[in-house]
Amino acid sequence: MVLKKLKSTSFLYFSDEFLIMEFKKIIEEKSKESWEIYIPNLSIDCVVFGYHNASLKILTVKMKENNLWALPGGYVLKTENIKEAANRILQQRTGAENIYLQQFRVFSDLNRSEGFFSEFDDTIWNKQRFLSIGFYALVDYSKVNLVVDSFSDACEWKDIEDLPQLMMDHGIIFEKGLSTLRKQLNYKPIGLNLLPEKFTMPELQKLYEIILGKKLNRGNFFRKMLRYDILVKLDESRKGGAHKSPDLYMYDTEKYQAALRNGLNEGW
Amino acid sequence: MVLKKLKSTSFLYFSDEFLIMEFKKIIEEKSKESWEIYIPNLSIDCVVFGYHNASLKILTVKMKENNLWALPGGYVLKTENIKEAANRILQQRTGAENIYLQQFRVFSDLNRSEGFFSEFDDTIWNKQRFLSIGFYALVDYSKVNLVVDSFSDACEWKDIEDLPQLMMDHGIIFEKGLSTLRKQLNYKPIGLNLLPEKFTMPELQKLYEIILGKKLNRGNFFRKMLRYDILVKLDESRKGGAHKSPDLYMYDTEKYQAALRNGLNEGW
DNA sequence: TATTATTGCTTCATATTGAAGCAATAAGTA
DNA sequence: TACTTATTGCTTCAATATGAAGCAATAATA
Repeated sequence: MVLKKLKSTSFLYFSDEFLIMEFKKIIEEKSKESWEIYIPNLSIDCVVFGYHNASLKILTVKMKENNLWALPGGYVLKTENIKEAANRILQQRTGAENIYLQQFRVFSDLNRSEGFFSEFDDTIWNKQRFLSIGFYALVDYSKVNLVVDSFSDACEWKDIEDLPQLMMDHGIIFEKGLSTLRKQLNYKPIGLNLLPEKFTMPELQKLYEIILGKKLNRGNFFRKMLRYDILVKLDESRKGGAHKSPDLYMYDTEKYQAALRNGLNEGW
Repeated sequence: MVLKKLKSTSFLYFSDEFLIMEFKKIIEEKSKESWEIYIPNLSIDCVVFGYHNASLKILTVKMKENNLWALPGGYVLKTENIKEAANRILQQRTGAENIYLQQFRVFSDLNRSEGFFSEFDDTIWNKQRFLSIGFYALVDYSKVNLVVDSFSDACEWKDIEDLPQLMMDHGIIFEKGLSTLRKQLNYKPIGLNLLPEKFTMPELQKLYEIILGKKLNRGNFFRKMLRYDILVKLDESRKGGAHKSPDLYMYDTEKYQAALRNGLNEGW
């Protein structure tokens, strides 16, 4: 309800000066409301991974206040837990349902924020110290419809190999999110939320290679992947490309979920 | 400073009724102060592991308010980051320096707290909703001097095989801390903070077995551990026990730290 | 129909793991 | 003092997993 009101306000068109006044008023009003509905001093930032054109992307948002790129984020309502909060934030942003979410770390350095909103009163919500809970999310790129809200000018997928400078410590949050994802590749399956329902072995391998940032041996990948016993080979193959048509697979959802719970490699 | 004042107050001896009055006053005063110095709605709970007599223990605290056992915890000062907070909390509790600390998860369910402090006003600090950051800590059991503070009656090591009922969701926090530690055993070395400086191979194996909750093959453990190349074999052995004296080892601190950073098993 | 790059899957050498066992040893015991 | 015993250090052998390479099948294109 509240978001809608603000969203519509932000679409008004006036002279620059008036726009600035308007923006200030929005911030101040929004601030008052934030103090009422959110847990103070706590934010959520999300590293949202999507896979498209054989490259890994993350969602970024361009902030109005400072014209910098940021990770999509928000706050925790007084009436929800943090996973619900992350879900709500991302659903508003992407429209996607069924987002795979994993919290990975709290970022709490005293100098995380960078003195934005200096023209505002110290009591304004946005000027508070925020400790941020980092989530990473895996979403189906094709099912996402990006939404721009009242704080942001733009919302775009960026290739992780070609990221713009991110504001505050969002670069660090991204790095930590990616490295967590990488580690989890060693004992959890991945792909159910990143790939389309049907996919080929080379496509799956490419996903692994991009996350890990290195080439893998084809035959060995194939063998290991099959041994995990979470794939179902379909009676179709992907036609249309040059050369031999690769077989299509999908995940055995039961076994995939079981592998998620129990882990793939014992270790000890 | 503040803590000292409270600590001394809590040692006064009066009639029961007077004591209750006194306790209420302490809580109210402490509440006012907490609102001033701490980040609201945010707490820290620590699963502090110590190793003694071939068994793994965690630190528990008995709360005055409800007579229940709890994990040691506290709040985050407005002037510190969460690791500093966890360090401060544990240093006050244990006197230990150089504590290995690892945050592992935020616990944020709406019904985490259990309606304690019902006789107090709703504005009291302790009645707020708290999201808690879980840390696990590895400490040298022999170097710890437990401290009882104004909120607690007792502070004791408890064997993880024989834990009392823990208040709120502290049982879940413990479980998650232990399972995180277990997972980390697969790609990180452990022991530098749990074992004495010099230790034997059977002692190290016992530590692994207790954390993992299962027996390991002796010869294979020996072989794998040596291949990690983080141990230094000393020219001494542990005399005094019956049977063959086991060789003493210590960690090569350089290599141990490097292994902590880089991980022990590649995976992919 | 031949060419070509890609794919499915196997093979062989090498490394790692699981299970077992043997010799050395240090107390306790005869 | 020699024997007994359980533990320890470390090796061996079989089973399994991994790394590297390669061969046959295939599908578009020439």
